[in-house]
Amino acid sequence: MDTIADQDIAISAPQETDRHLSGFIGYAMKRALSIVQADFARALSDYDLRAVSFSALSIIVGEPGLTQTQLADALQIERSNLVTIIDELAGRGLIVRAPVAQDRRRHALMPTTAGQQLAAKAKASAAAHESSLFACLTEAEKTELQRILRKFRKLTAG
Amino acid sequence: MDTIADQDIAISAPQETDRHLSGFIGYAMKRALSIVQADFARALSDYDLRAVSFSALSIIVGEPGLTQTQLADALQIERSNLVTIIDELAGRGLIVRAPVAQDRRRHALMPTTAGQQLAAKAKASAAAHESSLFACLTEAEKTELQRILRKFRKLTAG
DNA sequence: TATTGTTATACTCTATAACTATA
DNA sequence: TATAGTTATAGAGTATAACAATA
Repeated sequence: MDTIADQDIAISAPQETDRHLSGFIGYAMKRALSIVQADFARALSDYDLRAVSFSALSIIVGEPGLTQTQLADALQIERSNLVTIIDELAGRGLIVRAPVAQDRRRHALMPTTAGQQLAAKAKASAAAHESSLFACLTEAEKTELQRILRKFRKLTAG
Repeated sequence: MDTIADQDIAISAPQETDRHLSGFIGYAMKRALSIVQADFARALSDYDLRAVSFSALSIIVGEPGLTQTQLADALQIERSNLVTIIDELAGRGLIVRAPVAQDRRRHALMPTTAGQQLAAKAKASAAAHESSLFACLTEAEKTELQRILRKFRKLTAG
């Protein structure tokens, strides 16, 4: 028999059709993260920043003088893929590649005043967006979520 | 002054250089998820399945008769991008595109016996891997993490 | 020899438009 | 006209190898 009978493909409102995957914490994390990422991208679009550019800029502002290799490690991306991100931020005058006296291979990444100001504004905006998005959780839940996620990362990260 | 002095680029062990982003729950989620995804992919590689292929197969097994559009919605991917995934699973004899009598545009996705068996084995393996990966958390923490993530998704998802 | 930044490249993922066959 | 599956394609994102300059 090649065809499917009526009752087999019942119109059954497919709500929660992914419940067969809901046993996996990873799946729950992925679906939740995709909501957060969309909101985050919306918040940063006002400043013409992608999530990764914002992350790079924030770290450079918070820890000036890092080299590109160190920043790539911190962001867990490849050195080679960081180049265009740094190009973009430098091209907008938000950071500079400063030469390092002792080792002319390296670039010390330094924020400009404009970069510091944009980072502060973007960070405030992103934080406000996130706060609003997570308003459906209690303070205790948000704190617990953060704590558990950090604990997990700390105890599993290579 | 163009160069950076010695003390400015102190060799400061860059542990936790991303702490400037740690205020964001989304960042914590992303870093945790990347650990889970790597482990998940390792578990499924024994069965030559990618995460998305496993997810598709699992849903087809759990909810036979879904159409491709319904499955794409459940997985939150584009219909067009589901085609090659279905091609792959069907090519391996794990599922079939069964014709639907009432509407010859649609395909009812049905698992084969081989598909059901592979899905069961892969699911058990993935669950074991995840259980081992999350062993660093208490039962209460795992339960709470799942609960909070689901609550968040339920209350924010469009 | 090894490392830093860079380029080139390839492979995956994702998103969009347009086509066909059906309805 | 609208919908289901499909094709083609373009844009991100990601990973690897190799090169020039420097250590």
